[in-house]
Amino acid sequence: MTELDAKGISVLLVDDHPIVRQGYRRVLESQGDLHVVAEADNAADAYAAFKAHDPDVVVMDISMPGASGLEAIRNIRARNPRARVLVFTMHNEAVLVKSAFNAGANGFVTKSSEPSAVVRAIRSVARGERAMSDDIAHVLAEESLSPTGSVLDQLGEREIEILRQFASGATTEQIASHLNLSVKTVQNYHYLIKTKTGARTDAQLVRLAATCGLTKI
Amino acid sequence: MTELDAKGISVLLVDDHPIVRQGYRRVLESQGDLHVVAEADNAADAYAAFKAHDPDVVVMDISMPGASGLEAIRNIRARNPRARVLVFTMHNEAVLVKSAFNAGANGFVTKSSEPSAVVRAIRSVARGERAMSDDIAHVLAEESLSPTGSVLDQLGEREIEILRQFASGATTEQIASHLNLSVKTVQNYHYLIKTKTGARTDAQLVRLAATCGLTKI
DNA sequence: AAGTGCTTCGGGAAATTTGCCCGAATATGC
DNA sequence: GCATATTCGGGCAAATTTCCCGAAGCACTT
Repeated sequence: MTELDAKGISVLLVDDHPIVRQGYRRVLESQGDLHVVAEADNAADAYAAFKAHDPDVVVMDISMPGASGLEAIRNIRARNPRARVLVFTMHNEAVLVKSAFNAGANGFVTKSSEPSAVVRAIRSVARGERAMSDDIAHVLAEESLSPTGSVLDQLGEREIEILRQFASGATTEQIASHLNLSVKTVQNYHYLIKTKTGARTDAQLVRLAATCGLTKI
Repeated sequence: MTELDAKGISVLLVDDHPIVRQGYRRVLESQGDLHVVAEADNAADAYAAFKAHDPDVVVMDISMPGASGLEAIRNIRARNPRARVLVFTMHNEAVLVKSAFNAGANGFVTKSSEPSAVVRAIRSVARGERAMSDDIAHVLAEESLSPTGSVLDQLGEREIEILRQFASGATTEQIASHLNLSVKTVQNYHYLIKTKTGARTDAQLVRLAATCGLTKI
């Protein structure tokens, strides 16, 4: 392994878009020390390719059709704890970032990042360090200022129930009727939930509820 | 222009992800006859770059933060009807494809396409032909066969675009700014969309947009 | 037993949005 | 040329949201 490191860093590329993979490959290969030893376009193939090639770093987009990229990360880290996984995606939601790190990711950079920053991140995780792009750091920093973990942890039981019903399409009157509350109280909860979660619009609230599994769409 | 064509095809790359742009650039440049003369990461810059470089083909992702890519297509085609625009995005919803062609796009390929297919599409639109990737053709074919009108069929293009942005979490002010409309107009559209679709709450609107594939959650 | 903190429940008032009317400019179709 | 659909916004009353506030019930601590 140390010999391999001396010769460079082997990379497994995982992304569901062929041309994006090809783009990565060219960018990374042009660095000299980075070698793409395999590619995959889904979570299952990613794990198979990892077992076959045992790369130093897995660079993967976790928003792929089919199985979850997070599951792939867990599998990879479970098989070889010395494996390094750098998540590379367009999403920048705090919950997703935390999920990725909890799943065992070593780094998280967004596709908005400069290629140089991505390359730097690959070298960082290869050295065993944690890496993340500036925008991700900002998102997490903001999040950390609210003393809670998951977005839902900061909500009380009543608030969660109201959020669930609201995100499922219920009107304020219906919720009030269901829970035997005054319309005014439901409105107040609605507002409270928005401020607590930081959602600016009802649409963001629905998306939040959906990503937290509170409601299915 | 014929001389230029003989020497190759000049391309303006528009995508909000730097590394993706760099990837395209390398893939296209490796073809020999394709030359990336400029890049842009948003709709406004795209139009400016088009005016400055007058490229043969504009390859653009229409899902960018800020102003609509569709608007950029309209502007570009309005300025120079001989311009060719190839939309290159990860979305594959029939409505979006139709909107793009109505806006003046000459081609539409998804990022799931093989790089070779993308290159072929660029050459096609450069020759003035219409181009689309196989998956897009299938989506449109399916659409034309299904007698059941989607809920979205009763909405105009503008309404769909506003619904998409709204369901994606944009505020009324942001949408108005993106599309250069007055806040009042966006509010009116919002109301119109609700009545046309029968949605009673914003949450139902978001769910509708999601089930129609207008937005991902 | 009193204090602290949290959740739950609502009132009040200003700001904003909704709901629904309208007219006008511009395609688009026949 | 005429009808029709789409796009764009003004106006205005009604409704809702926003943001403040207090209070009651509970659990947990010292």
